[in-house]
Amino acid sequence: MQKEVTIGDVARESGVNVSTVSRALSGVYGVHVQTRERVRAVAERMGYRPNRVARSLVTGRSHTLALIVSDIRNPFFAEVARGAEDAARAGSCDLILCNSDLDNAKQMQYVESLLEKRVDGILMNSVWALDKKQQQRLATCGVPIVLLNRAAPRSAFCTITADNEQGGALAADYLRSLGHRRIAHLSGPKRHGNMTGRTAGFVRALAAGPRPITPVVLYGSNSFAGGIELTRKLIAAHPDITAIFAANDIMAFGAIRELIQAGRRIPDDVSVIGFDDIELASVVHPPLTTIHQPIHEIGKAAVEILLRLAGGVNKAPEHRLFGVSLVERQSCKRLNT
Amino acid sequence: MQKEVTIGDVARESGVNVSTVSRALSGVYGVHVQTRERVRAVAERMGYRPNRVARSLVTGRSHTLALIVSDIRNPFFAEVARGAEDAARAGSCDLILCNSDLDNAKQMQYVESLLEKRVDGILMNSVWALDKKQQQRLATCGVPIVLLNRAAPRSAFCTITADNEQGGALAADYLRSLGHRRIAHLSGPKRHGNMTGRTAGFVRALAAGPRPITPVVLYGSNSFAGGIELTRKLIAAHPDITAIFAANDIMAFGAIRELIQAGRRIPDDVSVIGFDDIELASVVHPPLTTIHQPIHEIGKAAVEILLRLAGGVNKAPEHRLFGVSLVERQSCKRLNT
DNA sequence: CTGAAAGCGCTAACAG
DNA sequence: CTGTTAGCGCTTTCAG
Repeated sequence: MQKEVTIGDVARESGVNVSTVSRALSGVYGVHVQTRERVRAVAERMGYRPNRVARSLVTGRSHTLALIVSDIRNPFFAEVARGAEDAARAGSCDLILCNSDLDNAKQMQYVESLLEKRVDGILMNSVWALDKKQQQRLATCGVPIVLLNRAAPRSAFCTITADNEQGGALAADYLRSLGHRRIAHLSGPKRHGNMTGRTAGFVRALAAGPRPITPVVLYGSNSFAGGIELTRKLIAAHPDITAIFAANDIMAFGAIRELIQAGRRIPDDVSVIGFDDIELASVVHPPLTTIHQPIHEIGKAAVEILLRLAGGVNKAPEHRLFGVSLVERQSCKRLNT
Repeated sequence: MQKEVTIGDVARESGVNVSTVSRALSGVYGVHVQTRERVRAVAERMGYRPNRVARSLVTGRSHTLALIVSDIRNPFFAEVARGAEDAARAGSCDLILCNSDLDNAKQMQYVESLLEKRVDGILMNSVWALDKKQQQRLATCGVPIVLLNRAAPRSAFCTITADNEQGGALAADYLRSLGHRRIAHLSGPKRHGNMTGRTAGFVRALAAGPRPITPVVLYGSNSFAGGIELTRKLIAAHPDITAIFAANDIMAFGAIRELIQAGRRIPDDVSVIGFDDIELASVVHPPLTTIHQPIHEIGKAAVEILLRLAGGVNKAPEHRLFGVSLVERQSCKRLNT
């Protein structure tokens, strides 16, 4: 690493004091236009690059945000990350990416490390219900945190999520309207806020109305592999199922894959509906009927809140709930009577 | 932001000098076991968190790496990012994520910003051929850079890629072996190193041998949408094509989608082969035959090189070429004669 | 083994 | 408008 040009070098070279250089380059008022231009020219010529580490040390702001997701390979989180990065960039911040693998301890390790780096804010889906101590730690860490799932009612965190319950209910009503009555639901890990919200909305909606239905509910990993595994179990235990609601699209992909493997046709033998509406939902065969949520928007909005919080604006925890909608494609079919 | 506990506070509280605290906490030798334990206890009790910004300022290492990809939503890059993050974490570094959108200027802006933040290394796919000035800037910026594509022969950068040419050749030989002779290739943007490597290998292999074939080659966006668009054009201009090699899997997805839309069956009417072997390749219908490359490995290896470079080990630009292989699934079929 | 002191590069009062 | 002077919190010689 060759020696960097510092603000002192620029000052010496332009015959002014470092503070003048600082002001000239920061674009703050209070500098003669002439000197400012001269300083800028010199800085340019010398290839001066301000050292943001030094700046951060004195200002206390690092202009860095962090996003902790369970796994960036999940297309849902990739889209969230993209929305978040776009917003971060717009706010001239960088985004550190962390993969928690749904591991509480690992997640907290990341948080501690990020706090030491003095990030200006953290965006995370606190995947498992954190214990009291951990929640306490997050709440009092002094750095703004926005959660991508519903938090405990009176928690101190801002949250931003899709309306999972409503989405679950939409799926339920849709399957019921198609005449299905032997229905299964593939959920994620128990205690996973978003997954369980979908499950709750789904079960509640099926239980409501004149002819209540009780679905078979299976819990497992909210991944492609999880979808496969749960579907295998499902077929073994309940071969007469006619419709499946998967808690997210990649689980639905897994379910479809396993169903086809087992010789079932979709949607002729079994209807499948997902949740998320990731880009690839329209790619699989058949195109997946699913619950749409504005993923990119969610990442973007979350960072915008973070930025506002980091600006020290207000403190009242804000909760945004994005609307969802049913996207009808070709993976569900009216039940043959 | 409540006031942070500093090393000075810990020093005062434990009745020693800051330098002793520093040594005690850094685990460096040269501290009496007793004092070290005492200091540690005090630090623990006070909830002391070292300020890494300050540390970085003096040590000159930020323990932060950056990854610039065109778009994290591309499952290929998500997997690269995961591999990179895993390796970064293993080396106790954080990873900043940037999306260049295949935009040269945007990419250079990121680089400048990252340099100001004094990242320890940058991992990027310099998507378009950079101009001389930009290459020069990167080569002399003083920060290790590893490229995810082949660079100019005598360039100063480390590169780590899959064997694109070989992959293209594998696809060519495979399609030819199935009896196809009217073959199309959907490539990415011209000048995109990896894409064009695949194209070159493909075209060359088809041109070789006793009965040379000249494929129809179309250039476009290396995305799902790009695959759709190119396929639409292809069908219009060359309706008699029997096989398509897409330069990556998501383009292949787009192609399949468009072919089905146009009433073609796969693989009965048209065979499709992709490149990358992303996880979802096995999910689409029919499961995609594709060229496998070790994506996670590539991200991981790239960061490991970066880490070694950041450690100031050696300077000789290293070039790693990962082997590829053909994964036969169900999207290609022997041509009916 | 430990303390004192000198910065890392920059910003931010405070004078002038 | 510009220079002086303190630090930000930490590591790292250099003495003792």
